[in-house]
Amino acid sequence: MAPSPTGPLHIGTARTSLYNYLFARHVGGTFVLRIEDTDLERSTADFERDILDNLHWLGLTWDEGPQHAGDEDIGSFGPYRQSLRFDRYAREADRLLQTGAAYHCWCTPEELDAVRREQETRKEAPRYNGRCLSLTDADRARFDAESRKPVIRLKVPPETVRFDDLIRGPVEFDNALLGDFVIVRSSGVPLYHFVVVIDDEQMEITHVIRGEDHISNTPKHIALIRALGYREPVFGHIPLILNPDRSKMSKRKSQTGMSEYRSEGYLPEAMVNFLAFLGWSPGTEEEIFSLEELAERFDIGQVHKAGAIFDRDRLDYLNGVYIRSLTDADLALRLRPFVPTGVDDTTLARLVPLLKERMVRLTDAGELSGFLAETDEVVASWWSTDDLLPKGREASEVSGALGVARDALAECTTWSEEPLESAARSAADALGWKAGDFFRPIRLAVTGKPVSPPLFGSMVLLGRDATLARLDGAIQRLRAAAPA
RNA sequence: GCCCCCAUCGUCUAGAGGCCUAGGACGCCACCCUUUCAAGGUGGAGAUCACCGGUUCGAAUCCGGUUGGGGGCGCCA
Repeated sequence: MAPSPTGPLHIGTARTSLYNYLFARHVGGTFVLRIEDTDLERSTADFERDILDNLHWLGLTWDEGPQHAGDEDIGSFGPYRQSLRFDRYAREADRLLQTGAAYHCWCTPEELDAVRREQETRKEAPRYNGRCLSLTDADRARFDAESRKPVIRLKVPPETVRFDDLIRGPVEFDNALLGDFVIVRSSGVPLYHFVVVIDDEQMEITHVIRGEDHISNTPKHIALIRALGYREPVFGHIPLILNPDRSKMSKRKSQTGMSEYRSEGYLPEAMVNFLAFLGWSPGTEEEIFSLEELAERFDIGQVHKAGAIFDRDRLDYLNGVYIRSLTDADLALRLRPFVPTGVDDTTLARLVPLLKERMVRLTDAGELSGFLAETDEVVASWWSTDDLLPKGREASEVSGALGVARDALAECTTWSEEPLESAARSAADALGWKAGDFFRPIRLAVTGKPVSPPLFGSMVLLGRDATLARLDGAIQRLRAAAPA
């Protein structure tokens, strides 16, 4: 896997990494991570950190590459950051120049642009016209005198290139359409197509698994491989992850940053399971798989050819499944960053069983547990007296009922779920109210919300004093609101 | 414009010539359970397998074409 640190870890990059990981683990191979930071302008250490961190978070471990931002690499083919390998690229560029497989080109961007436009009006494939191939020594001397810096282009032989794609089968491309592409910038910094090929050879990469958007780059890479006399790896191009409109998933139309999903409370297990099934299935009706199980079952040959839309509803569903499958202790640990700091560890541990069944994302815990962390005043501000009234009930009736409830609860000698519930139910019966109607204003008064964790469990966590105080507060507000 | 790739319910997918009156899951709807919301259970709607033509006794599955969609055509990766 060769991510470029020109942005945070993208969902698509994560899925490609996952497939590389699963393939390597499945066949007992070596998973290599290389940082493609030849674009010095746009690559940053922060992006690299984000990529490595989130890959680790997903549980994808690699055998070779930089382990953490700033760390030393592991593996014997390093360095694994391209910015540290420029001397190797320069050597290979010289070699190509020497053999005549590559040449200098002094054309300016303006000149190239003009050629491109001309080709377009003639309905031809836009490609370099090879002008600098036929330069005289005098021309070269003139450019040197002007101290113009040339780029290096590969002389692409006009031949049909074939390769057998792991996923798509035989793919054919006419390299005559390619033109002589640039492999080293005028600044001397080599370009992506050139460096991947060199690194892949030197790092003894046997399988290149990448997004479908690279499929038309592959002929360029093969041309380079041949010019350099390298061994050709096996290529596999996996389908793209799509926006809802079926275009390539992009920041503009979708949420693409892995860290955003992470901070929204998605579990790495759910994300991995979800991503794995975007373009692959084990061919059975099972759908819940751990990373290990996926590695065991994964078959690169069964990967789909068509792209798949990123479906948030399905991710949510899977996340809920994984949350419910966690032990209470584990869930409490993972919930820590998502609940208000006012909720201490003991309370959190007792809260977990109440929350577990009703969470889609870890962030839901914040909403569901807010009533424990906020003051009585704040919680009271979440509702209005109208919210308290079940259909067809007057404020005076409800304040009376709340009073009955308050007294019944206050009489409980032990403040735990069962006695509280039976006290409340008997009170409802005595008044002739349906339990549901009776509980609604109590729930609002105690938790501040019409939707909350189970009512009596919530009361236990809140404690006797606060519960009764909130009930008293609600009764007073209702009395004030009710016409005398 | 040129090149490449793709095509099964709204979505993710099962499907490798007869097991398909096309299966599962998400989402949606209804009902059950129920102190709210979820979760869970049951059931339902939802796909003329993009279209046309071939091959075959038989095609979602093989072949050809059409249409539609996507990707790539940088001194980005």
